[in-house]
Amino acid sequence: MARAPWVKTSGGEAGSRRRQRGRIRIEDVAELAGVSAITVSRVLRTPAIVAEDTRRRVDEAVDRLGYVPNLAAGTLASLKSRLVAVVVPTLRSSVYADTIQGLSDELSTAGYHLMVGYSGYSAELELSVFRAFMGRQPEAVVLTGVEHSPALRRLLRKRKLPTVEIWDLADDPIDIAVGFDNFAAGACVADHLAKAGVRHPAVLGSDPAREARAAKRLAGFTARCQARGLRAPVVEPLIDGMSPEEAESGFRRLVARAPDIDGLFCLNDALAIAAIMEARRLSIDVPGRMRIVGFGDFDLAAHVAPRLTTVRVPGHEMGRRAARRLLDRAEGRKRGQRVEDLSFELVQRESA
Amino acid sequence: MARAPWVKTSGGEAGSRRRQRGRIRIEDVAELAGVSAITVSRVLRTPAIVAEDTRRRVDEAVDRLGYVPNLAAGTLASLKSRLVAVVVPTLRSSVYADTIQGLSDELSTAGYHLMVGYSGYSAELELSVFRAFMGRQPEAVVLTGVEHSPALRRLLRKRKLPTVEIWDLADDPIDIAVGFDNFAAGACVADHLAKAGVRHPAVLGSDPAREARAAKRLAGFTARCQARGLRAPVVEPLIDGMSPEEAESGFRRLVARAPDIDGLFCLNDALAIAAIMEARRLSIDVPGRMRIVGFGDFDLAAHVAPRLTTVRVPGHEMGRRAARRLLDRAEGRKRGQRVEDLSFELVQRESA
DNA sequence: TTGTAGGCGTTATCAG
DNA sequence: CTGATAACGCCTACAA
Repeated sequence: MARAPWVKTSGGEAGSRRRQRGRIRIEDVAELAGVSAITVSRVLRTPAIVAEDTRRRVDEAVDRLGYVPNLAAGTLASLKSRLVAVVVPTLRSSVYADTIQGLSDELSTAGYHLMVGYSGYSAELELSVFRAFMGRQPEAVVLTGVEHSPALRRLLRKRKLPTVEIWDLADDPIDIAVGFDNFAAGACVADHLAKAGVRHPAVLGSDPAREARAAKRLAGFTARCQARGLRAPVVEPLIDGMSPEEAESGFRRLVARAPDIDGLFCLNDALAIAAIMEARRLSIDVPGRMRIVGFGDFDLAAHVAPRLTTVRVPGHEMGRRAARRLLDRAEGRKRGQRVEDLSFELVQRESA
Repeated sequence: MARAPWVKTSGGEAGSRRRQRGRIRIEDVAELAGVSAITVSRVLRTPAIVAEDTRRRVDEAVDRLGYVPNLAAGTLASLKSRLVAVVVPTLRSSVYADTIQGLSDELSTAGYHLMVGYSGYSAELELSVFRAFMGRQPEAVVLTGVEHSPALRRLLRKRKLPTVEIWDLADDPIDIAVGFDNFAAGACVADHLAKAGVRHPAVLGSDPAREARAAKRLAGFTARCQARGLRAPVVEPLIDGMSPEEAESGFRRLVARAPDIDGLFCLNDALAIAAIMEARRLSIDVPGRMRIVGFGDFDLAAHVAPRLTTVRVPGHEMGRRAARRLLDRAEGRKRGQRVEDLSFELVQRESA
């Protein structure tokens, strides 16, 4: 057997020096089952078109060898990666985690995997994360929000990559948008507070320049307050829009600035809970002296004392819908409506 | 040019019918730069070994064409995927999100990407998620906890995949473990409560059968209570160990069962916060009549009223350390200690 | 420092 | 329904 070591061998022998020792290839399965490689491939991907008997033999060989298809090879050959790239602002917020689980639930049953990255609320970082992902040939992209670097928009449109923007509605989506109306949500909170008799509203939340969606809620809230003739809201922006730390001190500044505030809209529930707690420390009665509304309906919202009135958003559902739209597209169906507007809901509890 | 359409062409021409229209290959860059493909590859991966001038020409060509290397091809050729598979119990808990960000922070600078999946606290699901990931040829694996399906352990050891188990310490890790001592953490809480004068302790938390790490905290707590001569803890297990909903009703059951409870250990902060809130509703003074300690030091813990005494765990740090160990290994360094014990810390605030 | 040859494991294509 | 053949795009090994 004086054969050069790199000569292609058909299975169990020493094999080429590049092949990974012990890796089982489709070829090995084929040999054991007494069929060709392509038949094994068919059994794995489209069993319906393979004869019953052949299929059984192949399945058995697969089991016996513990064969796992090499998807890198598959991707290369088929130009299909079965990979979806997702970029969210942060993983630390449970709201995006829900959306990711929604995406994953729906996509994994269809055999797709998720690559998840985070942008830290920066369009630049988003672009660079995305660039890094591109090399893996994702078949679709999910982005958060509708504000992106122009370079990214161009890239996506040029490549015609199916793209879903979630958590917001776009006038002119890159491709598809699945979200809800943040402006309307803000307005809805203003309505609720106004009806409850609030005259001097305030807002505690993220820096509008950093978080576009929170800024829209703020804008909707402010506009509606004005329309209803309330005093213009006192706004206390925070650097980190999710930090209870900042919410606590921000709340104190707010009361110092305008002691007559009788209604507070917190741009998310983490802030709202922190505010309720600080109100208690300052002996400000909620909702007696001040009504407080949050946003997001986090798990704890229903359980703090007083229970938090807040806006419930379809986090998980957005993920599922986005996934569905992508799968429809992958299966060649047409795009349908470009913007899908899911609904939010004001959940009235005790705090307002 | 009566050339068959599938003849390999060198770039701009019609090309084979399988090639994706408009995709730019390394070959195209090479042609534009007037070098060979392998030189382009070197410029991208090991610029140091390429002549200054050549490098510049190649970089320019890359920019001009907007070339993005196809990592599926790279993976296939090099047998290196630059992919790390991570499985956590759930994405909904911020504690694992921290760890994932820690992993990602460290690995992404080294050019690795993360595939993240979740097991829902089930060893079976963990295995199936992992199986799905295997096809992408991950170079390393990160698992949560030390309880895994035997099939998974076998698989990992056989393939010699670098594996880190996080969030717990193992007697016999599959490969490497980076975590902290959950048993000791529970004991530490018992010490704290005992020193504060607690005599009738209780525990609120997840079903020990479902969550091994929480079960260890419980075991440590119970053992230490006994050692210190306290009454055996009254335990109220919850089905979903992260649910404030269940915590609220569980707390009520607890007080009904044993009205003289004067110290409560909640197996995580979400439960602890819910318990504090329910205590307020029941007019049970915390810490006056009952001391409450949480676990995890969630963002809100420091801001509820009363501020929550809890155990801080190194979530982000575990991710970073795990990543470092993996990178060390990838760079051929030896494994070092098999079990790395990071420290936790009891943070005393107002609730106990 | 750069290039040539050929393989990595799979699937598209077309023929039987 | 099954198989032979040739890509897919890049990188390792070796040569120059």
